[in-house]
Amino acid sequence: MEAYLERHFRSALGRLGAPEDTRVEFEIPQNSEHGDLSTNVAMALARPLKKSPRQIAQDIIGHLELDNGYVRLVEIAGPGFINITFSKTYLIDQLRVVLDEGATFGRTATNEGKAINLEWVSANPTGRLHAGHGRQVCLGQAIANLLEWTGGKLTREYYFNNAGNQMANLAKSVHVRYLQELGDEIELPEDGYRGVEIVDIAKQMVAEFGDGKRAAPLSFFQSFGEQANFASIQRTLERLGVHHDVFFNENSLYDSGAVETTIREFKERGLAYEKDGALWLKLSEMGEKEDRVIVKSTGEPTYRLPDICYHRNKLGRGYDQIIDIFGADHIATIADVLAALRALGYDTERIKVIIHQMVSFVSGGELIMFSKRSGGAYTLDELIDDVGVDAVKYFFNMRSAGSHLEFDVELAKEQSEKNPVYYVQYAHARIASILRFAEQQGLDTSQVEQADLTVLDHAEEHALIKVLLRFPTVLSRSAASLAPHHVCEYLREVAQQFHKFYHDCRIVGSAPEIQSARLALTLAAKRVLASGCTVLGVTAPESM
RNA sequence: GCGCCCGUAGCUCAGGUGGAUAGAGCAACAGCCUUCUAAGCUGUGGGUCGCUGGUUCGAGUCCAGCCGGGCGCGCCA
Repeated sequence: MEAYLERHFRSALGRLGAPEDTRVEFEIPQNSEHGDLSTNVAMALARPLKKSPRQIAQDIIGHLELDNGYVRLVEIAGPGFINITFSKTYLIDQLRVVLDEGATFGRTATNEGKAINLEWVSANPTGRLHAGHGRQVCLGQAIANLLEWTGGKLTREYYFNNAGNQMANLAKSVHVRYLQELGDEIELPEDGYRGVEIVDIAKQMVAEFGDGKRAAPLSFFQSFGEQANFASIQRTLERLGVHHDVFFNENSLYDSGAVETTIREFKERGLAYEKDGALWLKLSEMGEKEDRVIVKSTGEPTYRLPDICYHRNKLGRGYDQIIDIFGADHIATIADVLAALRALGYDTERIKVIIHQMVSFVSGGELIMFSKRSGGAYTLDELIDDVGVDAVKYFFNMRSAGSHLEFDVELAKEQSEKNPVYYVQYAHARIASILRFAEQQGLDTSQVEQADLTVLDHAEEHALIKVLLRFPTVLSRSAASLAPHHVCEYLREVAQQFHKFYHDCRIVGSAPEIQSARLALTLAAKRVLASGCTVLGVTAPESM
């Protein structure tokens, strides 16, 4: 519809002598009295045409030749808006298209053919996932789905590091816990990992080896701990239905010589220098605040260097778009990595970084504290146990990534109308129930899609069709802005409008032709709800 | 001190490129079930959009400066 209107508006503007590059855009007004679509083009032209907006709007309308019967009303309102109201014919025709598209309705070609790499979670195997990780896990899953629904060819990637300080720390921690399990009086080092999972790992080792590993090297404890932690992370991701295509080990960057190559290039370009026995990157000459160490005086690289190499690697794999999701606590590294890549001659426009803010978990108005290094951590598994998979996913995607998220565990747990995830799921279950009831009444619901839809005349029927028609736009806009929270808001609207329709319009038991048409509309609503839930990774239950 | 994010109704939050009387959910109050799921629907009240300036015909939205909160600012990741 927008494309059709834009064509006609452009041709009208041409005759008025408006500039070629005038933007003609339509938006859905907040207030339904302002029509179904609205444009402010007349107001934007007031200056160049040196006429009043309302006069320009009048002129545009005078030159408009909308001929297909899809527009019922074109009117000027307020300071110079042109408001367009759809005809019933348009709504009915579009509902027909929705039904014909079936389960694929909502898919668009916005990202058609684009190869996209999405990297997220990327937690190192030093422990299990904690509740706070859930935000990134669920956000990434929904974004991945959005990108696929808009035609993208996705590679889901997980980057991890199983070497270095953190893992040495893990080795020491596992070792100490193992000895403690064997009865030794020994203290966990100050910076050791205090999570209960390390104790579990130690217990597992005792069960498997008894005291036979007392003299084993730290590398043994490290690798045992790593495997156990990775298995735990995988189990948790599995519970949420999150899968990755590529697990990229930081070590491979050393094995392949990529790190060495990058160091050499930095030196050759005069972007790195030695000081105090370490190698520094001249970030201050790349527009950043200050220089940073990329190779420590011990000879080990800092995280920054492999991060740069990793992004080079991804850039070299030919993706049209590379998306990283990071928590706000990693914000400092991003600018450095991008600056370094630009200094090496890369176009970083292809890289998009999503920074999500932190999460606080609240229960009964009280803050739940958690810390990865303390034994009393609130794990993602516990959160899932507490509120269920669907609530976890819906709640983590409910707010924009840039906003701090307050996760109300009490509310998420509650099986009531207060809980937004149930509101959406209930609408779907209610529809399923209506269709079952219709079957019980001897109706063949598989035939209703063919119904004559022109009998749909009720205002709530039309309102529901309009909401359903927005679905593809909602998905493509959410995908473009990498913001799944719009989908949550939209699904709430669909559910709400369905409930209004249900309240006002008797479905089963009304006149046969109306009954069929309403069942067809109901079916369309069910599919949109189900598809929207699928994008969020939330189930759409047949009954509740 | 510096960088990024946030500040909108009692609470939690939305507010595509600047536009029409600033929205939703929850909470509060008042209604609606002999028929398809009341986990629902209808109605009411509730706001100096942190503050101050600036740009503009028009600012919650853009710019500057303050104030308040979060996260960072390591030869940790």
